[in-house]
Amino acid sequence: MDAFEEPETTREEILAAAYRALCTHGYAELTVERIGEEFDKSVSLIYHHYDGKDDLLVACLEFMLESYRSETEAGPVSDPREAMERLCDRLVLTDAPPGGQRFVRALVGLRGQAPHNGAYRDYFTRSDRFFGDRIEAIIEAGIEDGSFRDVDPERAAAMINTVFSGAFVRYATTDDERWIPAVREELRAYNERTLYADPDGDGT
Amino acid sequence: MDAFEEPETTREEILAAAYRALCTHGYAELTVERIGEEFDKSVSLIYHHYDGKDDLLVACLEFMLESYRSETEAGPVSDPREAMERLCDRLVLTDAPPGGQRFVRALVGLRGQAPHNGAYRDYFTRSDRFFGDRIEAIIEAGIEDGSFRDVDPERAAAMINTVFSGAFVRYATTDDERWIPAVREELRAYNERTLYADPDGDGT
DNA sequence: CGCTTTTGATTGAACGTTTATTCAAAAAGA
DNA sequence: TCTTTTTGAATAAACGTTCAATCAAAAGCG
Repeated sequence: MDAFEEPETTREEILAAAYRALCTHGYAELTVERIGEEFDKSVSLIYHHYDGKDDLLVACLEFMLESYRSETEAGPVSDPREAMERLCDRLVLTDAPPGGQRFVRALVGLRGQAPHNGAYRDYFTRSDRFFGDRIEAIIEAGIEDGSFRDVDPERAAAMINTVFSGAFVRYATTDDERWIPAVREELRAYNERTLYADPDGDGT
Repeated sequence: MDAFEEPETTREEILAAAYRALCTHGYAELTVERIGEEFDKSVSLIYHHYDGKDDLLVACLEFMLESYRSETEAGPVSDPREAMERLCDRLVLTDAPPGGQRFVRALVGLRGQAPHNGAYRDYFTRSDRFFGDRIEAIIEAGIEDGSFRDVDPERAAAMINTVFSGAFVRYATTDDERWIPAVREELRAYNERTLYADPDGDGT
């Protein structure tokens, strides 16, 4: 995550340290001390800046989401079809970035806290909604400019978003990988068959 | 889970206690002591029967999967279309059983351990494969008897299985529920459009 | 059948480690 | 000097696990 490259305040240094420790150890083996190891200054300083471990980690998630948002926000979608394809490629792991596995694993570990922790659940509710809205916006733009069929954007977006979540979880919690190309191809086919307008057709 | 209703050995009593404690407290707040509270006999007896907490919980998962397997195995699929619909209804939470939310939350909490724990990862690899195979078998049966189109069973099964995983995770880690009917409808539409054969058609 | 030995189930108490968090005080900066 | 930042040590609780001891039943044996 390049958002952590040049921390400008101590608070940001701590976020970056938390991110690094998270990727190195995964959530379950993440201790405040290990975060401290990735951090120049002392462990107890963390408590001066954040209320505690969970508070810090939620802040870290939030920071990442915010970075992604500002990295990728480009106002109106100019080429919906390409936007959809890029998003699918990015989120169904066609081109896993280096160290991506570690990150996805950590993320899923964090998500595993959400069932019994309201703060995490709030975050993932928001982040799910964020990605859902992104997908929906692409579909709406596609319908508008005629490159997509006249589907229900909310419905299709919900489906695609669910596929994303599922792919992440399976990727992080499974030693199997045979399903990955299958899902990728099938999702592509789904887009072709139900989202993209027939080039020669009437949209039915 | 009715499989735990009549435990016949001490080992099974312990599994049942673990299941109850899991549903009551969720994974993250699950301690061996709390399992003991759901169990007639003493805490340390657990260690006589299982190697430790994780060993017990994996055994518990395995027991549940095995129960599901024997509950539902019905040899060859007689009505593929109905089988697919029942599976989707069951796994995309149309009819959430009472207490189902608690159980799904616990399950997702456990799944969150898999990224950094080989035993859990092994289990979820196997269980994913189990459900994948089930779905694939239904599709194959449908193609065979002409009620489904001639799709690639592995590809379609991978997609549907990923939707299931995603739905579980979103259900357990989110306070939003608007997406649920949307996914349900869209999955149904996916089945209609790409799996089921045209009643009047030639399968293209 | 009686007697002894062995085995497995069961218990309660205790141990030792890990971990998040706090706090008083030093250092730095304005 | 007053405020903010930073530190190292201390705290206190939680938790998984171990262990020595008890007990009942089964097995072996004469």
